[in-house]
Amino acid sequence: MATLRDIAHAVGVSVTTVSNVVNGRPNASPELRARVLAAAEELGYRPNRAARAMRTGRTSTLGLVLPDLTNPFFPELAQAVENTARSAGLLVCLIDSQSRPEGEADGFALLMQHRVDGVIWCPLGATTPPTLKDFDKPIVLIDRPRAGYDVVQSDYAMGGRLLAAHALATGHTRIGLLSGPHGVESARQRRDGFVGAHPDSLEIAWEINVDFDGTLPPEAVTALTRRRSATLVVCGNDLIAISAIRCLAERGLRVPHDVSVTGFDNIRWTDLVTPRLTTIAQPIGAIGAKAVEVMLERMSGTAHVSRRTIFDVALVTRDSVRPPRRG
Amino acid sequence: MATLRDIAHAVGVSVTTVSNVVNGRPNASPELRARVLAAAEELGYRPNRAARAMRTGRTSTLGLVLPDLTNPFFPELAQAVENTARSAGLLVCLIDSQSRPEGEADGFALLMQHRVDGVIWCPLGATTPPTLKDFDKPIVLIDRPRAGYDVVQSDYAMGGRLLAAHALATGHTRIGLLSGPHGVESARQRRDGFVGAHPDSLEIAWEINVDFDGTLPPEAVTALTRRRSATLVVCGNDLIAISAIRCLAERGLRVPHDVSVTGFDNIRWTDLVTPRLTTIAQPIGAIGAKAVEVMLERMSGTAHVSRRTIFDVALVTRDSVRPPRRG
DNA sequence: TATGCCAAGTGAAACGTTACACTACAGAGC
DNA sequence: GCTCTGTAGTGTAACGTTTCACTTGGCATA
Repeated sequence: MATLRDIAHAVGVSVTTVSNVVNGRPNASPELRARVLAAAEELGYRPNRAARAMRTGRTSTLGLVLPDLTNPFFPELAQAVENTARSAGLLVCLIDSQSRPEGEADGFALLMQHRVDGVIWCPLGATTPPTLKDFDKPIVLIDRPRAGYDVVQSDYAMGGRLLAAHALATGHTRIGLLSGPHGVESARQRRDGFVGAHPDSLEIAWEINVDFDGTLPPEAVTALTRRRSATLVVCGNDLIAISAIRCLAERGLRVPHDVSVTGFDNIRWTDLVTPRLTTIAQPIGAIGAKAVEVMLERMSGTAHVSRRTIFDVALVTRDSVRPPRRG
Repeated sequence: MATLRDIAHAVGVSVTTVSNVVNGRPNASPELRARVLAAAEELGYRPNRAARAMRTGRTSTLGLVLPDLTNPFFPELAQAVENTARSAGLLVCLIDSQSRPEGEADGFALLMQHRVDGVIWCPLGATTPPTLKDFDKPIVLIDRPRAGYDVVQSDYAMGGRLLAAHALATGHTRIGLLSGPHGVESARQRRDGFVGAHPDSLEIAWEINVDFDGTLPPEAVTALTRRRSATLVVCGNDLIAISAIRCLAERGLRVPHDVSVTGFDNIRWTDLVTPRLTTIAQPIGAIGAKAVEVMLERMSGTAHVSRRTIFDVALVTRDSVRPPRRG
């Protein structure tokens, strides 16, 4: 693989000058510049980022630490992060902790050894990996705020309120809640946004906490199938909603004919399942892109206080909600 | 950030010795070894991989180049690759080309600059990015074989045969084919496996090539809704199958009552959509892990001829196929 | 006693790049 | 003719690691 020195030798000029030329710095006549670039092209020169990193202390590399790529929120996020980062010349190094704290810790340790310039992190829970203690590069959080960190997330409470308004508008007043897991901030915000919006008009018939991956515990199944207990089931995310719909269908209850259901996230599949799901869309791609932007600002040293970016969400009405039958 | 020299200075010993100790090489008395390790711990030493890379020429880094993370095949693959690589001490650098050849080319260029030790690549199509010309590190292909490369994939032809057998067993003989994209090897293998299995018993009523992301062109919609043209629609993957089911439902045709449908891949959602999809399961996680293993063998220099690893697949029968109605 | 060998450790060079201080020369201004 | 300034370019020292050839002393063997 050709180095600066090879080019310098070929053109008969100093290494410094070649470095200047290939990095677009001044101090070279146009004619010489052309010769150097020609030689670089000829020899197939690719700058060695590792060497550059050692000299400059910056690797042009970003860590992306996620809990679980098989949750469909994250691939879309990862795609946006990777593409935005790449167009800024940064390579994204992926860590998927498989929802295991040790995975998170190992991943951070590896990223630190590689001296990534920053980490975009969707934390697993409230704990901080011990390996992270003396990490002195910027960190941007996704979705889960913490004191002292930049964070980028959606306005989940707003999503809850939009759903509440939609429930009222379509005539539902007895609500079942399949909320996300207890203790997860984003689940809490969704739930509280809904419940707090119209406390006098909406009656919460029952509420059950469910994992975001959509597996329904027996009590959820019982609640779902108790006829008349609720006319609308508001779910913590789309996976839960899809599971609920299937659970209902298996027991002879049709959505939205017998019961209405809403999701949250607007993952791709909401548009492909039957019935198509009414849900809350959050701009996942924009969140990923923004996280990278915030990171770039941090990296460029324009340091402010930690900043919180919150994106609006939107109601997407499809086929899984219709006015309740009289009875 | 502490360096080998800092430790050497603290312990009063040479840099070489510290390097030997932290890398577990011999040539140090147990007692000295202990002192060095204590100092390393004390100072929070993390080896600088960039510096090591420059000296050794190896970065302990792997590229993973994918067409589209929002296709649910890939997150599962990426997760397996990342976890297997990490447990071998390798960091995975992600490129998502968003199905654009330029993205693939840019990604490879970036990976080359970073001198990754190898690339695991699921090629977009038949073309090779120009930037890849003088890449001299090992490449392991996923899913799409090419002459001269290692490849890890499923036995797609076997999947096709299993589907054909299932079609016969459930009494279907007039088949519609929504095959994957033209020119994509894995799509061709699935299709050929099916078509070649029982050429005398199964009649291909129509065949249309469709993108793997499941968007249906108008002619596909026409074919699907032409009543009686086929009793079973065999789709190139699950996304196509799910789209087909919804397309049918929107036009008043119910699956499996009016038409049966099969998918391919057994992505997670096949179990959540209505009806649950009969499909072919491939061991995605095992494929990802194996790809890393093959890569490690290549990297360790035990070079053989290019090798092809093929995993068995299995039929998963669910609700989207039932015997055809008489008529 | 001389010889060789081993364990324990050292010093310096190199990997490819960038940053810094420097030189050489041409032209402008007085 | 002299200094001043700017342009075009050079040489060298790092960055943190590994590798290689080397030293030193002790101990076993002939």
